[in-house]
Parts: sequence; structure tokens; C-alpha cells
Amino acid sequence: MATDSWALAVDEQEAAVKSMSSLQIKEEKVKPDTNGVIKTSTTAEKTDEEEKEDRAAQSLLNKLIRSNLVDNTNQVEVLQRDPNSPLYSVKSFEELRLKPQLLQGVYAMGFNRPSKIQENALPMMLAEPPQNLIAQSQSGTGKTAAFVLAMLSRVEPADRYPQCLCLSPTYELALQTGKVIEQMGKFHPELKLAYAVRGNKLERGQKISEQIVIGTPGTVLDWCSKLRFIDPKRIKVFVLDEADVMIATQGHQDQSIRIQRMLPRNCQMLLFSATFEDSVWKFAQKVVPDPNIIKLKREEETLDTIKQYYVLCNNRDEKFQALCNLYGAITIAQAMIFCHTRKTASWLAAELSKEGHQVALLSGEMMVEQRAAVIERFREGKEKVLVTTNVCARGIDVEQVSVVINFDLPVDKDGNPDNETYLHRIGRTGRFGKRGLAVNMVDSKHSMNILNRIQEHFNKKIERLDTDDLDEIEKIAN
DNA sequence: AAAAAAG
Repeated sequence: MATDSWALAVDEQEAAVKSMSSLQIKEEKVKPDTNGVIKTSTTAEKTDEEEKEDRAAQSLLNKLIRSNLVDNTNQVEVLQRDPNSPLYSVKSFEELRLKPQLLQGVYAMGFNRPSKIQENALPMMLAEPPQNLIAQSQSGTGKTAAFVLAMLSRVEPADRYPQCLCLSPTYELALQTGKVIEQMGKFHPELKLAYAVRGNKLERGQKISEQIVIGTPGTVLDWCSKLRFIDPKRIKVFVLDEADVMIATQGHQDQSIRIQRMLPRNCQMLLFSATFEDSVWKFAQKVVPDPNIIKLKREEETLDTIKQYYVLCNNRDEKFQALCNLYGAITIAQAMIFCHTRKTASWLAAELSKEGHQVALLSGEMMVEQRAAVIERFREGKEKVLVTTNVCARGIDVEQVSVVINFDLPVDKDGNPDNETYLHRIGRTGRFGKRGLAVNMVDSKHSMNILNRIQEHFNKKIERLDTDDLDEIEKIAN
């Protein structure tokens, strides 16, 4: 058991793990309740923990619903694999002729009508025979709901083997996307979901019966090859989420390709990426035959609703002092603080708690049980401030986050500004017209240069903030 | 450099 000052109580860890594993294979007491909701049948009354879970789930749902209601996109560019076929676009979910239980799930989540990207993407993804899709889209556009809907409409619940496979770049994102699958599929009592993530160990030699699998690359690869829990030849839909991360040369590329190669020829490939840079494009062309392509132009408003500042310091200790000065202002709602390395993150979390601030730490060096518990506590609002690494840069949606601090600016392996990660990080806040605040900590000429290049890239002025000026801090925080 | 990993 870890002895860090921010280590969690054992019962909380267990609760978090339980909530994650309620749909897992090892769980024997799983059965659908009256609403068709799949959960363990232990207690009749709702415990405190369960209510907290409900609230956290609701916050995730609220965010998803808004992404469907608020169209902050102004342009969708569609390239069909057959340019002569008519371009279908739906204005309602009924037009898609979904299975009734699935339509029920869609409405139960509060979706009334398709988002901009869904109008075009859904008819393409649901067409017969299945067609491949490459979509450029960021979170907040209804992307997750779109591919979940595609998986759920293709799945045959009566067949007790994996048919849909979704890959996420991180453990936390896999859990989050899994929750959406559970929610949207909850009116199919016989439908089950398996989490192919670290820490979810199964007994050797068996096959799994869950129809949908969500997971991270390493575990999914093991389940498909060495351990043979999944027969990849029977997968009908393959979703690659955050494909630009998954395909990055230094990233999950090998594993993603090896998994993809095991799939049958006629498997439907759905690939989502924030950018269409060369590496993504080459990969896509190699492995996704005859794709439809959707490019989503997102209004610059995304950045306009987020006020961006920088703080000038001379070294790490000054950055820490500046952060402490900001602390009162950022804890009004929730905040995320990004560091470049795990080491810096754990150092910073320790220093902040020494100063008497309550902070949570989340990085890849922690044990998965702990990670699950921390992200859950953060979602519930039990933790106000999360110190983390790029593990949380993408896709993690917590509604109450209104401040993002780049304790270290995002740079790639060559030390160049990582604009994409910058956009993703600050995109954790200020969505859907909500006000957001991003503060960048600059501690050298070099990092000032990085910041300038980021400004140029987004053509957006990032103003200086004096952290000794409490009035100014007060002003930006409100 | 982070993440992924039944290595």
C-alpha cells in the first residue's frame, strides 16, 4: 500500500474499483435491474458512495448533452468514398432507424437531435454495407456519442463474443468512454462491456463473452494475441480514438498496427483524430481502405472563451511561489495543473500539500486502482485541484474545471512547442461558452520562446499576468 | 517526455 500523503483510504479505492468493475467479467453477481441497468445486486438502498457516483456520472452526461445541443462548429467538410452517391444528412435520430432500445438510450441521455458532426457521420457509419470513416474532430463535438452509437447499432447482443473494439490512449479515457457505452446501451440488458485495461486480469484460457471491448493498446493486444481472450477475426467495428496520439511514431504506433492487422478485412474502421498531419494521414491511407472523410472546422471561439495569460518567472521555485499566489483564485471552482514529467508532478503535489493546500496527483506511475480512485474523486468534486501530466491532456471531461495551469509548457520530444497538446490541455476548460482561464508559467528565455511560438500558431495574444497583483488575479478569476 | 505493458 502506498504511503504518500495523498494516498486514498482503502474503502474509497475499493469503491472506485468496484464502480469500474461492475460490468466486468469476473463479477459474478451482475444482473440487470428493473430498468435494465446493469449493476451489482448487493444493497437495496443507495449508499453515499453510490450517490456520489451518480452525481459524477451526471456531470459527464451534462457535458455530453451540451456538446450535442451547442454547435460550436461552423463548417463540416465531407469527402465521400463514392463522390457520386448522394450525401445523406440527418436532422433527427429517428431518421437513422435505430433499434428501439438504442433510440431509448439516446433519448435517456438527453440527446434531442444530432450534433453537426453527427448529422453527416451517423448516416455514413450506419450505412449498409459498412463503410470506413476517418474523421477529424475534437472532443466537445459529439464525437464519442457518434462512435458509441455506431458500435451499439452494429452489435448483436445474442452473440456472446466481442464484436466491437475501441482503443483509447489512456486508462482514464477508456473508463470515461466506457461509461458512455454503458449509459447508451443500458436498455439492452443482455449487452455487456469489457474493459481491457491495466489491472483487469482474467483467468487464463477462457474467452470473454462481452460483446463490446473498450481498452488501452497494450492490454487489448495481449487479449487478442498472447492471451486469446478475444478472437480478433470476429470484430465487426474497430474504433481508434485520438488516433493522432495512437499513431505517433514514438507512441502507441506498434501496438495499434499489430491490433489492426489481426482484424478481418471487412471490419469497419472508424478513426478519429484531432489533426491530419502526415503521420496520421499515412497510417490512415495504409490501413483504412476506401474511407469516407469528415473534416470539422471548429470556430476559433473555442479559444476566445478561454482567457490566456502567462506568468514570468526565473526558475522552478519562482513558478511554485507564483502558483501559491494564484492558489486562492483557482480553487473557486476546479483546476488542473499540467507538468511535463511525472517527477515534476509528484514534486509539485508534495510541495503544495506541504504548504497546506489539498491537491490530488494523477500520473502514469501510480497504480491503476489509485488512478481510478483519484479521477473519481476529482469528478465528484472532492478534489479541487489536480496535478497531472499529459495523461490527462486529452478527453478527460470534468464539468467544473474552470482553470488550467501549464506549470510546464507542452513541448514535444524535440523540445518544440506542442500546439496540439496545448489546445487540448486548455480545452479542459472554457467549453460551451463557459468562461475558462489558462495560465502559462514561463521560467526561462527558452520557454518564453516556446510561448511566443504558441501565440503565433494560434494567432492569439497571451497577456502577461503579475501574480503579485492580487487585484488583477481577483479580476481574472471572476 | 508521457503513455502503454500479463512485458
